[in-house]
Amino acid sequence: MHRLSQLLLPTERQPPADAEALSHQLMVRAGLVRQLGSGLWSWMPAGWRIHQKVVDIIREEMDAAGAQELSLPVLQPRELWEKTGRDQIHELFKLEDRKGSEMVLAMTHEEAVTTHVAQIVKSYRELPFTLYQVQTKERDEPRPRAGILRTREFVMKDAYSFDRDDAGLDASYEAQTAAYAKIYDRCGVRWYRVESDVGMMGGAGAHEYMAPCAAGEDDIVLAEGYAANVEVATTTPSPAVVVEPIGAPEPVETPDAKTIERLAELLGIDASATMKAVAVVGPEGLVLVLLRGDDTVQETKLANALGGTHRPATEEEIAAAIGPAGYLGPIEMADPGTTVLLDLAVGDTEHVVGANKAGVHLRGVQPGRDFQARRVDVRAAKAGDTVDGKPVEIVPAIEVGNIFKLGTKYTEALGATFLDEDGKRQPIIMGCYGIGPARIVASTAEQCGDERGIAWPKAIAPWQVHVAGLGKPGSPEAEAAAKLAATLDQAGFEVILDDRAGGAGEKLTDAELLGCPLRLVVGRRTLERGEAEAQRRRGSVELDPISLDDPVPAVRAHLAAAP
RNA sequence: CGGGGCGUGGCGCAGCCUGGUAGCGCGCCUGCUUUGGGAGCAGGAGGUCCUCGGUUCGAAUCCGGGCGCCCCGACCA
Repeated sequence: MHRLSQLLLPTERQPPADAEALSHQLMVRAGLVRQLGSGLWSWMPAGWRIHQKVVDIIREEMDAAGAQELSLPVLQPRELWEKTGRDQIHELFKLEDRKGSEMVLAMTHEEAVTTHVAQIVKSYRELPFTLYQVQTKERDEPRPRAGILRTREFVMKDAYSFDRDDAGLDASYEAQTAAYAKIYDRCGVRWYRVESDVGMMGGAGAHEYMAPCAAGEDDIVLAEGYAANVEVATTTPSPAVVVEPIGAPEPVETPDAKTIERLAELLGIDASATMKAVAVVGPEGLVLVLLRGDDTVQETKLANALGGTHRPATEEEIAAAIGPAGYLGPIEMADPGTTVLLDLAVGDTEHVVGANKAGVHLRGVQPGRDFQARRVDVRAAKAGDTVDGKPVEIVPAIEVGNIFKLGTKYTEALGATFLDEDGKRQPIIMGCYGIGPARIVASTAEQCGDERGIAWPKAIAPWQVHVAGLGKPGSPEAEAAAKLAATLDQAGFEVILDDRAGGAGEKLTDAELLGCPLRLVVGRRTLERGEAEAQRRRGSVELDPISLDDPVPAVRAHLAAAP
């Protein structure tokens, strides 16, 4: 049993001035975390209990999935990272030891774990296996934000699977997938598994686990039976409002119509009857991207279509290759050889598009007939789209985990190979699987927070039962509360007892801030009836009072019914 | 990296424009009263005003450099 009179629980009536996100405000107010520097957070005792409960759940499910826990150094020789090329990552903390040796602080542990596997594994007989660690990771984030949500130092569970072939990797990936579902469900956080961008690592597949919440940094696209990061989401746009065909391109004067809105207004047509032209410079030079007028570019999808990162073209570059900014189009470009990409959502019907002359657009322009272009999927999904006829919703979410089929990127770079049955040397096939416990805590706080505090799910609440005696220390109420707490403690419940001298309001408010699922209050009135008042924190539901003579069965029932 | 904001007691803030005794609410300590929604009275402690330099008789306040923190965007293997 823990006593509030002895617990370092620095609750605050007001949130810190610089806290914006709900989870940031509430977790500081509830005395769970304190900031030490930008992106550097300490966990106070109650907060650490929550964090460790999440870690315990992760550990149980990892073990159940057959993964083996180990520990690896956070401080590592830079040389390892040079082998994989990851020493160039800006977020990597780099430093020297006293001898001048180049070191790094690990942001993940692929290099370290793969190095050992390379040293140890010789034969296919030793495969497959999955290792994991729950350790501090360091990242020199350009912008830490939202309290505990994006920090420079954080604990991460990282698992690494090692298989002899792709089928083995698929099996390991599936085992982790199953474990992840159990972990998030057990923690009580709302989550989605979404398709994610494999990015420059070009792996065979990747999924992110996203917890929807207001402070989320990513947007996810949801429809019945569908969930994807907007960075990869492919949805069906609402039908375009087409105009009467006129058979061939024809100039139309459009002074001062440099935006789609102005253009559509001027011509009295829907934005979807126009084409939006965006000029970017990618790995292979300047490219003109055409989308439906009411769509916008999704930068990650475009980067994938271009095969590398890109930047907006300058006005000079645009003028040299295409035409005057604001009136760009695929016909009569200054350099007719300019690559033109056409988004899949643009129909093979006539559209209005820039004429590459200031103040002039062309109407009646039809893809395929009037110009040629490579079809790509680069539009951003948006509300109003559908997937298989089901309307989509786009919500902010925070990434609480990811799984990735790495393949042989690390094993080849670090020489992790094995001899197969034929005595042939093969690279080990690898997968990696990360979870950020602090983000599970923070996103749960976002999802379960209200104006009074955080209604923690019972699986990760710092304590299960919060017993508050309302009288001052030594009073009959306080004595009865202490006895109740001791009884429940002996029955195996996790109990926090408010035995402080404070007033009733203070105790009740702190109980709501801390947010344990079941609150039992012993006051003068309830004590006269031999009872403690019971309230479920989630939803502030009043429950049947607990008998002080035989409290255990009712407490067990109340807790069983709590989320 | 671009843009914006902030730094005054543990927390939240005022004071700065127009230089001259460092202030308010909450919290904290002592005593008495109070005890079902952050209580009352009385007394008290606690601040190099982020830092360094400049201007001035005098700087929290004006000027310059630096550091720190937050927010928006970019970035996020």
